[in-house]
Amino acid sequence: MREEESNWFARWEEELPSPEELMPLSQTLITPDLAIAFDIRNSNPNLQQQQQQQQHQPPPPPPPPPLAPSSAEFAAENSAELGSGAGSDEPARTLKRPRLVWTPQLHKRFVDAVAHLGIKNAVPKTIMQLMSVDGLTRENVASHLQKYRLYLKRMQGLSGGGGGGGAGGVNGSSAASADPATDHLFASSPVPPHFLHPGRSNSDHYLPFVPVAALHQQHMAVAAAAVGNPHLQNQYHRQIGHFGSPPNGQFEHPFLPRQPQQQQMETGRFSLCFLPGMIEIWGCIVDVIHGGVCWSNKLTEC
DNA sequence: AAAGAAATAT
DNA sequence: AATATTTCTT
Repeated sequence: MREEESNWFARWEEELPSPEELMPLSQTLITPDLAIAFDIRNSNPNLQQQQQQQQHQPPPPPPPPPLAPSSAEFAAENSAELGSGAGSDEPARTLKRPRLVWTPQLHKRFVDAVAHLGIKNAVPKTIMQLMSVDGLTRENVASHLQKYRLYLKRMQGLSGGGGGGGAGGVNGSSAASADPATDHLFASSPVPPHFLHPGRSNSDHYLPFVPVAALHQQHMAVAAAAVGNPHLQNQYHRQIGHFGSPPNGQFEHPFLPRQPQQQQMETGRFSLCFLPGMIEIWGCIVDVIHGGVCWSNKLTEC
């Protein structure tokens, strides 16, 4: 008797759905859009969705135009027609990602990453890792890379003049654009010269570069801002690490002369050392201050 | 598994 | 039009 009863209970209990099983079900009641609109957060470790959707949020925090590209960073269409589990617990499987929109900002990150990696290592996976944009998939990058290569190919044939599209604006003046449609995006970021002329330079690592002097005056502030800026943190938190202002008020220079993996850059007048992981924030800084035109061959313009 | 090119789909 | 996905090859 007693045994039978305990058995019954044990079975009954076993057959209860686990909390994990229940979650997705209950969450279908709250669509992603609703969750965003009302800022509903479940204990969901999934970041990409949150980040992508932040732009839809009503909070009108003064959007500092140059520093907070994040709102424009991810313009993604919400295909809210997911009748299936709209739960966000395991969206990797269940939820269909919104299609990625390659904003000029994002594309620039892409170009920077490719430039940093060098042609050899610039494969989808590594590019994706270096970009470190939450929610960005290898497929996203692969697809984009495929297109970008076609673009570069076209550019090679048609112009020896290198620069590609203008940094400040879309420059369709030259005959370089054989495919205006696709070129629009790609022209929004300057193409590093050695992309177009693979044979002429043996530099595997091509880093955006500005004089150290400029660094002191402006970059510090930007870096500090980046640390305090939630948007930037969103974008760059993985790389930023701890950029702080030391007690003496001066920026702590990234150039720690001891790491084995550091890279050293040199121009006629300046040299800098980069540690792994610093490249991102560096790229960010360059982006912000110089709008991406500050490639090494344009050093004088800095 | 990952990359890449081409074709195709949404 | 712009991305994603699929397919096939490497």
